[in-house]
Amino acid sequence: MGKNRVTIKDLAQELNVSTSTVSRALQDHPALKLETRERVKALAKKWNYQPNTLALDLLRQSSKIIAVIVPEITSHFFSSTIVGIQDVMVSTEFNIMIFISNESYEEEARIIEKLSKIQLAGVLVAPSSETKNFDHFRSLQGNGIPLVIFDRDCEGLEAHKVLVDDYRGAFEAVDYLIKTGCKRIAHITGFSHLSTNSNRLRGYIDALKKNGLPIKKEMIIQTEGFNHEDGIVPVETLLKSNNVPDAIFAVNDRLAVSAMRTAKKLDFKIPDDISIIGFDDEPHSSYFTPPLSSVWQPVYSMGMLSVRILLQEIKEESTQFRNEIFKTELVIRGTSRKIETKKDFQN
Amino acid sequence: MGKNRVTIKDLAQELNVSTSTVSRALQDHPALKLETRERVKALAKKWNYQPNTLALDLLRQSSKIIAVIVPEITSHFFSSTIVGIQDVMVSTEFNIMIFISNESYEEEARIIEKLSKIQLAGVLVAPSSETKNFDHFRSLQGNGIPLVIFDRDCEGLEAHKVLVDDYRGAFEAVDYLIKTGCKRIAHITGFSHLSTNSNRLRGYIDALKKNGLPIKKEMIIQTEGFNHEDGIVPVETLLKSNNVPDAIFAVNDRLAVSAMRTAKKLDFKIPDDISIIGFDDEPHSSYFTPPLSSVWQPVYSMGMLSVRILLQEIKEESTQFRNEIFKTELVIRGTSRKIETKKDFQN
DNA sequence: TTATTAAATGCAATCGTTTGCAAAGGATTC
DNA sequence: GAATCCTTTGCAAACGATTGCATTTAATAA
Repeated sequence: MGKNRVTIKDLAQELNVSTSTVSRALQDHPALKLETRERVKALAKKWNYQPNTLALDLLRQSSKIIAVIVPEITSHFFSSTIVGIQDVMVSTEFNIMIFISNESYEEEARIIEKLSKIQLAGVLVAPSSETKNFDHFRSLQGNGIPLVIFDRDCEGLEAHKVLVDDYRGAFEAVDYLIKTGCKRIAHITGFSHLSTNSNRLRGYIDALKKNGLPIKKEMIIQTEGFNHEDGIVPVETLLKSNNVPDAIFAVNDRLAVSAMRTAKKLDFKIPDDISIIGFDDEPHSSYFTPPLSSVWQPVYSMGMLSVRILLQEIKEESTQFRNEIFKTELVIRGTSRKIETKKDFQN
Repeated sequence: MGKNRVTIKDLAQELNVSTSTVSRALQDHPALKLETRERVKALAKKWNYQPNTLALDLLRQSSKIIAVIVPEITSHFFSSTIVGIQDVMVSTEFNIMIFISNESYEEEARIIEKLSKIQLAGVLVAPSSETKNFDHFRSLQGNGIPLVIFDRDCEGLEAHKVLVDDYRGAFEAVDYLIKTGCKRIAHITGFSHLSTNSNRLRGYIDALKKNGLPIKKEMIIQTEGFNHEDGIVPVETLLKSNNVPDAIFAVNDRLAVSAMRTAKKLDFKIPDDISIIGFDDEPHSSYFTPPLSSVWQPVYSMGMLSVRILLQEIKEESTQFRNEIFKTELVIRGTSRKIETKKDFQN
């Protein structure tokens, strides 16, 4: 590969100078005669000299590579984050390497193990849903590799974190449902140790509390994953029980869509019989019938900020860990009713 | 970063041997006394020695990095391809670097320019929709960097290619529509120089021809992009014209959904008044009402094969370029009618 | 005892670049 | 003419590993 790449030596030989001179000339070192600098630069350009990154990296003991570990990549959420990250990267000398943990702690640990063999500039990670132990992250930090955690919190881990205000997002959604007259609101949630899930659950509960509604265990249904399929049976069971809700707040859009579908199948009218609100606001959500109401998250910005913080940390080791929290936005579409009177906004 | 990493020198010093001995011991070189090998390996393990990739890469003049360039990453199509690629990678010593061209030729060229400064093992690329000139790919090849093109063909470029039989996929879809009784089938297409588009268009035309149906210009509508929004106006215009189709075959799912939505808005019954078939079979397509019929592509497998071919090429330069073509599969759901009689299958 | 051979290890170059320090050369000063 | 001082350039080490060849050491044969 690149067999006949031009090296600094080739240039030196041709110009009858030492490699040091060439190196300095290319850096415009003031100690060099202007004419020498020009001569070297001219030839370098003519011969299309490209410095060898590998050699430089070895010298500096660090590559210009940032690893990004995400639980998955096929959802809009993480793919958009990556776009945000990448969009910041293009204008830098850094590049990103992508790793997918598949929501598996084991895989995540394996990836980090693999990473520790490579010389990296930094690591960006959205922990897997199984991750409860953070020693692998700590070991990374112990090796002096800058780390930023995003989307999912790791409670107890000291690190830069870029998160979303899931609590607030959930609270607002449920509060909205109540304002439209819903009284029996169910919540579809997932693994409870995942910060995003538990925070949304807390938001749900607090919104009920604030409005004086009872919190019922049977209205909180746990799923085994994040996908459409994971929601079907639990929702069907719920809707066929004698505990029929008049609204469902789902922990993400996929489960919301799953709920929507089940509700339709069982002849519920949406949003008249049952309101539905999701979380994530995936782009195609607005194309369902009716269009899905959802909680939008600034994924793109989150990706951008995460990598900016990481780059900052790489440049100059900071003493203080940053903890950034993005605001969500409730997007009301067709699966939820409108708030009837202006008065309801008060209180 | 990794300040106190253990090097081969540290081991050598501690054991009072030369670095060559350590190096050989770790490789189980037979010239070394067994006892020496054991001693070295034991200390290496004890001290958690990790070979320095950068040093090795410099020596070998090539990193273990494969660059993947995709037009975008938020669609199911490309994100799944990346999963396929990544799933092959995990068991190798290679890693992938992701680059997004944003469907822009300029950006793609810029990325390749950037890549040429890095020492890479190989490149995997799905060309942007704007790419008509392939000199940047050729220059890469000229530098001896193995290259595999996937999904979108580059006619005239000599390279390994992994594609999908878009022609056949489109042909089957349209042929199916005709078999269900549709006679005025419209096609929503995109940029004509993109192989996937032009091949699907050809499939559409040939299916009409084969069935003795007229090819009408006004039934072939061109869009300016791949997204929902790009389809709305053209479809609305078509459906309001006095040239109303009884079926629409869209070049991808997003445009199909867009067509679906417009049709519904204009009170067309799907599939009774109008059938719709998409292309890609994105996972949420089955969650629309009615569920979208579509042409499924083996994206995951395509990713896997592409990278396998690349790895093969990296290992041993082959003389022959491979040209692999995957078969699609027509998935019939609710937006198209069923074939009425068994007889229609004949002919 | 000496020569010969085999086994085990070390030396030093190499990959491409940077950079502290030394040195050469020319000009200036006394 | 010698001492001094810039200006400009080169030497060589360093980054961490590998590897062909030389060398040491020990063992065997003559």
